[in-house]
Amino acid sequence: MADNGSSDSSTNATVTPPSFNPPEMKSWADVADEEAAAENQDEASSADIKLDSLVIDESKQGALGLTNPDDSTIESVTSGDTPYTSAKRFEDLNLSPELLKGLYVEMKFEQPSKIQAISLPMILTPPYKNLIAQAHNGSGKTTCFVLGMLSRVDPKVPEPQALCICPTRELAIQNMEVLLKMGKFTGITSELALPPDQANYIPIQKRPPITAQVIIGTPGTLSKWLQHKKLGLSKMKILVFDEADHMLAMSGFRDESIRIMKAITKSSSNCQVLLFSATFDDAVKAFASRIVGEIFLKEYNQMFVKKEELSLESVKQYKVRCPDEHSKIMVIKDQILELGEKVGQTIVFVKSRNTASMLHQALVELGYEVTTIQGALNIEDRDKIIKEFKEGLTQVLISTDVLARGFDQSQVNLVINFDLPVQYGHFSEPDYEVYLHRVGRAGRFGRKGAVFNLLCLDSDDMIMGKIEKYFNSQITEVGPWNSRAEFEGALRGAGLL
DNA sequence: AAAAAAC
Repeated sequence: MADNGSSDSSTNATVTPPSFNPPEMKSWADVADEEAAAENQDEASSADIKLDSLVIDESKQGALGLTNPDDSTIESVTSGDTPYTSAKRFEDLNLSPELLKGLYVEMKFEQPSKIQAISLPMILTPPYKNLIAQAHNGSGKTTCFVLGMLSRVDPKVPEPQALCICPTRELAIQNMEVLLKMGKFTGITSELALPPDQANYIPIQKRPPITAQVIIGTPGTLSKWLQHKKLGLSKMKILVFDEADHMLAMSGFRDESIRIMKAITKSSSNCQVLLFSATFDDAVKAFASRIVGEIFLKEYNQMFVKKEELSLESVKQYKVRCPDEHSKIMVIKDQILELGEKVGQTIVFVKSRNTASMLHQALVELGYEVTTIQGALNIEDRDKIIKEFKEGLTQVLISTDVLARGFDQSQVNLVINFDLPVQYGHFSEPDYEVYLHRVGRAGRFGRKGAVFNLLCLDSDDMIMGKIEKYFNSQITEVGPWNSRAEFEGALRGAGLL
């Protein structure tokens, strides 16, 4: 990728946003369609973007004023002439004393992680360029953008100045918890933009305009607030997309995200945008770069990780061949539930809400205590189940992909793929991004962990094979499926027993 | 043979 010999890649790492005049008088749907069409065009003739040729390797970072010898897997590209120096200590970042206190006292951080060291100077140095940032699961991305939001907000201005958009309710709440903790001494105000539970319901018309300085929420509620003119955007200084690849993917939240982006650029001319995720497939990467360049008409910096280097080394991946669907349930019962308690908490991922209910019921009938979360539950139940799991009151959580991304619980050491993640409409194709995100629920911040992929059909074997090849990751077979000793060995091999 | 997210 970095060593493709492209003539200008080593000396000139400038990214020039393609010029673009946004169509003004069209509906959002029209605009989104045009963008989709334009993207297809890009794929046909990608000569004008050439992202890959612009990605430089570590040995060349020094020339850009960016050095981090420890970091062998994050490649960064800076645009323009702004020099950035990797931050070895939080003191290097010109943060307020209140914010530093939050980092050290509340968060108990000692020094920036790799992605923080590289990305924070890019985020916090004027002229506050936009940033597309990829980094490993559990490597501290949340700290980057929460710190970014807290340090860019002016505590004296009682208006919304920072906005963070997330794909799920759970992720928004989790990010808010980090913000409250880190910003404890700053006096900065914040509010969640989420559908309220019954107890807190107030009709939108009766709500006063939002004055909180940092807003974190999901696209639906944010759109609703904007529609009812309850959320002013004129003072917005920083816009963050968490799980940005999903927020900009065609099958994700693309239209909503673009609508909000455009609303912000319309009323706030100089808003910085940050896109964070552990995954950016090539199509989304190109689209994200184009969108940031076109909508925000500003230079942007980027940092990416090669997909072969994205797997977490501390998390051991296994596969288990099961003779039929029922034996998959027996593996959960006889191996995972029996052994899992010794190694921490477990998340069992399933493909659908129906499978979640089926598995839940089967295990409860066998006398086990498990909880289940999926999007069809009511808000009160969702919040309660997450709260119990985060407090360690429950050991095993069955989940759809609602928790695949971002969910941060350090005690989760075991992830089970009861069903492998596949692409909707292409059921023989793995969803590589979802796979990687699920794996990333274990092994937070370098902790040890294990993943068991339960295979049953021939197609499962094929999908597993593709995943191994794509990430160049070693997935060891554990078997036979009903051998306790084999599972114990696997957990020992992962460093968990 | 899907999940997420607004009424």
